[in-house]
Amino acid sequence: MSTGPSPDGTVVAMCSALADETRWSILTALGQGDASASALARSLPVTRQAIAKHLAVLQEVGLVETVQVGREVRYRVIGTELSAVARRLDAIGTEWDRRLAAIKHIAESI
Amino acid sequence: MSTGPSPDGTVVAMCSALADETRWSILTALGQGDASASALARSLPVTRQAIAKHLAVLQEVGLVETVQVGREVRYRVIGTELSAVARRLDAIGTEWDRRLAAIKHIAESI
DNA sequence: CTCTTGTGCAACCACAGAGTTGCATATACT
DNA sequence: AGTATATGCAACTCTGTGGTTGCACAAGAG
Repeated sequence: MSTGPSPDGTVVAMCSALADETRWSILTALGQGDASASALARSLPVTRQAIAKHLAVLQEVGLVETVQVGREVRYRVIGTELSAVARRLDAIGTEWDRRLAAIKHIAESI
Repeated sequence: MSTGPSPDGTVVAMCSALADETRWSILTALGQGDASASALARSLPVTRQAIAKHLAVLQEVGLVETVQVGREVRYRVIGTELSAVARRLDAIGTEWDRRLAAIKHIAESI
């Protein structure tokens, strides 16, 4: 039996990026369509600069990519990385439950 | 077309709990078998009190449960909640990529 | 009974980061 | 040209929290 999948820095960084309400607000807003930092600032209760910082960390973990449109920088949500991390987390959770089931099985066999 | 799945506080809390290296160390250690806070403190480079706090937040989001064994409190990893959140994240990521694919499709049709 | 070990609680410190204001710069629009 | 809007960078504040030490208490182990 393996010791199970182990998370690397990517998972922690991704979870860290997803551990903020404002960042989720930004992501869901971008889910409606690409938008610039300034545009997001108009529909969210925080400063454009704050949003810019959030977009930077989102881009860092690959949740977002930029598209130049004239003088403005549009941001676009990318699901690939999120799904990849999600599958790894699911695998970890499944592993834990398998272990737990094994323990319960042993307990019942006594 | 729906606006897509939206995260509630559970997802944020779970991600917040998973956004710490030390907490992952604890989780992987518990993946080897149940252990008390004191036992974990012996194999990790942090204080027992620090570990106790971490275990509290892990228990808060349902990643861990306690089992009384004599005078000591053993902690056990639970995968159910983690897998549940993981599936929701995967769904969100998939939705984003579907949207992106649709956009690309439109762009190519012009 | 005594000693040891496991927990719990509280105060305190230090750093990360979420958010702000302010300014400088560049690029559209009229 | 001149104005307005989008972006970038820097400094500053302030709260959250990871980590510590210290003490008090409970309950096995001898």
